[in-house]
Amino acid sequence: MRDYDFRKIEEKWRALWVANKTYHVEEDEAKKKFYVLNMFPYPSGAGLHVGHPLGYIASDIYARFKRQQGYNVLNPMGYDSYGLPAEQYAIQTGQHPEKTTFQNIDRYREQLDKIGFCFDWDREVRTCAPGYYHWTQWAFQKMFNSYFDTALGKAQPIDQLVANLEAKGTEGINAACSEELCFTADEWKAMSEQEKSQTLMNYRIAFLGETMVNWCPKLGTVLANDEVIDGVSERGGYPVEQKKMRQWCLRVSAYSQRLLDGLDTIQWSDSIKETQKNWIGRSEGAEVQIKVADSDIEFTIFTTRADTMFGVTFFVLAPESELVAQLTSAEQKEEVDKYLTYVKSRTERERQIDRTVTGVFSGSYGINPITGEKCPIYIAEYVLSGYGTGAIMAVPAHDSRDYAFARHFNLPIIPLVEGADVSEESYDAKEGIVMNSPMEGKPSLNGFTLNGLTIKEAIAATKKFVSENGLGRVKVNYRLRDAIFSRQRYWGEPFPVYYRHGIPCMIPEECLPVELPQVENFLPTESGEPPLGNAQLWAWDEANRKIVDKALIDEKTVFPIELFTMPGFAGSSAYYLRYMDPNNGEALVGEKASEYWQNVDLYVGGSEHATGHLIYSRFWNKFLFDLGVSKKEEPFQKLINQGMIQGRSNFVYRIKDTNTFVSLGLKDQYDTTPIHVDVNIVKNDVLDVEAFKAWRPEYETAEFILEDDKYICGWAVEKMSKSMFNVVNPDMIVERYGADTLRLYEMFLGPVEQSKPWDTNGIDGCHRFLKKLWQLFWDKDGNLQADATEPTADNMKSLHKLIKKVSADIEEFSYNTSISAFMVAINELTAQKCRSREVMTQIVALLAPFAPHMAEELWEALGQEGSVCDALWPAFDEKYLVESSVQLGVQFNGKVRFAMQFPADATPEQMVEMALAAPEAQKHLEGKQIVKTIAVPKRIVNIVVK
RNA sequence: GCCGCGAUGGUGGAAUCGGUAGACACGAAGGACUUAAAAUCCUUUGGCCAGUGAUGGCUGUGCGGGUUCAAGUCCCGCUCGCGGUACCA
Repeated sequence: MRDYDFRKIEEKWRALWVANKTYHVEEDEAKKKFYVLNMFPYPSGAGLHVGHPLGYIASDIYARFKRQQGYNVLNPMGYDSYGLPAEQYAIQTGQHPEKTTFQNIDRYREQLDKIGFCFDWDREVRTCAPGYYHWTQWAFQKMFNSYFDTALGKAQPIDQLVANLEAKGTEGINAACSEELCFTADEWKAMSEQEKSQTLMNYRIAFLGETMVNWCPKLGTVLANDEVIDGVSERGGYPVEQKKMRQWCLRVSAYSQRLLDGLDTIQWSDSIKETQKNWIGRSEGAEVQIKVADSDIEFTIFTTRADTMFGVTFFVLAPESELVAQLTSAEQKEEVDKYLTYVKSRTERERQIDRTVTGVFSGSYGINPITGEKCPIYIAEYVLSGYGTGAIMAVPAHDSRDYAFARHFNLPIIPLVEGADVSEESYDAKEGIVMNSPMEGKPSLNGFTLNGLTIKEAIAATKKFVSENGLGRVKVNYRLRDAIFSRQRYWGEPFPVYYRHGIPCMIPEECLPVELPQVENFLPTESGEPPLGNAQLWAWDEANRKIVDKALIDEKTVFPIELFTMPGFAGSSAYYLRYMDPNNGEALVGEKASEYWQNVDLYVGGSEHATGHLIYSRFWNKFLFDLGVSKKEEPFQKLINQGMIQGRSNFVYRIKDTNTFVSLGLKDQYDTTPIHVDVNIVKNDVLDVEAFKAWRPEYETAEFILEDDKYICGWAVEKMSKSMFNVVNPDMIVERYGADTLRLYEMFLGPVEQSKPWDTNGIDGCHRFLKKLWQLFWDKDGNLQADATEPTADNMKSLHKLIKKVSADIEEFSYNTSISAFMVAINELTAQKCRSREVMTQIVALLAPFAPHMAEELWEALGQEGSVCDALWPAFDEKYLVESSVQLGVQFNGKVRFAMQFPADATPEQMVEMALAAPEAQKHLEGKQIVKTIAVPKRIVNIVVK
């Protein structure tokens, strides 16, 4: 008997893998590539808990499986070490973020190393390393120097646009922009440097814009839309307010359509695709010009329901709209001002919670271009400035928000759909036949009518009419906003930008990276003064092309450098490209490496990044694709979202006002308070009473009311967190059971994509399985018991059943079922007393992705050359599974009554005949008539009787 | 509100094309070995009923209907839970 000494085995192979560079990977033209990637972690101070490695284990198994299939597998790892989480931790612990970040990285690495991953650590990237963020800055400069050509549908050099402006002004320009501009070449040439710079910002993909931002005073920075949840910050849950600020932005919106189209080309879950589709929010509609009565002013509204133009009874402007000032009449001014003050006083959160109808009449009237009718123009906060044109036509009969507004202000409601009852609520559905369009006897431009059409036909007809008659145009709107790209924080990539007389200029490419300067005080400020303002060495000497002391700023050759830093998503947007060629000093990624690795074949990470990282990354990659740097338009071909591992908390029940604790089964007899107890002193819900007394001083004198001499704890599934005392540390599991057991158990818990609670109790099963597997290989004297005996038919059947199952399951990330199949196979082979070296060798090859340490040890014991990582994946052969007979259930009237053997090749007719002849069948046939018989080979026989 | 996903024993979860529901594992109960513990092994384990027993019968996949020879699986209508999103016109 040789004991399964997992500590010795795992330590041995960890060292050998490092020494032999087993997981080092190079481009190899002779082999097909496969790129597996995990979302890299931000190293938090708490270290890893047992939930973090779940995705890494899943992808590691897949990577090893692909390698054994002969692929050249890239499976790198790194750290997302810039950004808010790292900085918040530093602030909380009062240490410099650089120090804590490096400590945390070391801790992560130590923990990761114990789990047996096949990462190629030579390719590690850290977003806070200058050699890495060099290329983040570089990409930013490329975006600054590009615009998005809407005719070509791709990014182009800004110089081309400038050339066009020099020659023809804005004529013939197809560029994504913040607002439509129109000027001539002469006007362009007449502009000052400042004005030109300002004008180009309207087109650049990375641009400085004066926009409404989510300002979080507590965090002291602005936040992107996806970093704000329910009106509070995602990090820390602090209030967020809307504020107009000058910020760097990325014109992500220019890529809306490509981001949408790309979703059809990648293998992601429906739910994530759906989330992204909603976030991009494409809506097809029309923009219509509205003339204001007794004025030259015109404004534009956006609608997706062009068919309802005959039902317009008022117009509404967003309070933030620039039109508000122009359209407010003298008589209404006081009331409008009062309303605007009220709107400004409300925070984003108040607006979300309190949806009571508010608004004010502007004093002006808009003219419905089709009916010629005058309708009042209101100002109301239910219309958003950021979407569409910030102005709408209101059709209360067919829009619930307009309906509520009309009821509140007593405005007319005109139904436009036959049979629609609008006395109580609006009819919003897009189904039905149009009427009242126009109403009998009412005028309509050129006799235009929609009556009798279905709504869908009416929408199309109106769009056509509107564009043909110059009333407006067909327009597609997207909800996707440009990303706000600057943060008033210290711990992030500095912008490679300086300001010459207020004009932003790029620090020359060959001077990159611009390194983050050291500062004493890195704390953010509520007023929004960036911490980089504290950096002394932070000015750009244009003549000498270097960073100098800011005391030298003279606005002639020495200028101030940008004080903002980049947001967390900057560094994580293109890191997968850097892994391909991590040490390249000349480029983000070399041509050869980029050509070879292409893009990520399998990406594993949490679904919480659906509207953040996964959108930004796709955008960033599309931009780099336009530049020719990235070779595939989509960065992540297949995406697997691992579920969250929740905690399983334990409770003890203290009788109120005492120090006596009562066991779960008896607690209802007392008035008790549940108290969280550390899950590490509870086994199978039984409390270790002595450990509990030692846990906290106040429990030292605790008394217990037991049942069956045991204290049974209650339990609940909660988030895994320190405060619930339900955190389980992977180091502890590795120490007690070994890394192979941890890997197996994490996968055995359930489907990778599903969230499930961690319960250490079940781990014994996986550990026992590994022990059994180990024992299969050794006799009682500790000698290998694999010899050259011919495998029996049973051996081969067990083996090939397993090969088939495991091969198929890994491909579908159904690891829990493959491990079950493994358990069955090992039990069978043990019962068969299998000795065959051939079978044993293949079993080890199959085991390798799951339990690599043990597999290596057995592979070596079997006398095999090299690492088991390169063991060929066993080929499945159907012939070993062919059965001469098969056992099937025989049904009467759809209910299974008994089981019997059938020849595997029996025809349905033969099966029915055999089933009817069986003695067990007789009692079911007695006095009954056969109505119908059904037989499906290898499935079922069913006899219907009456 | 809208969109998406889900609900199976005491627990985690299996079940390919609609074809013997509950694989595998945990826990529990009983037993073997042991001075004892740990470890290991064996038996039972969805519920109810009948039988000394082998066994047999009924029932059973959130609820209510339907399609089908046959439904955890398909269709219709609900309930609950999770995730996303929201005055997006």
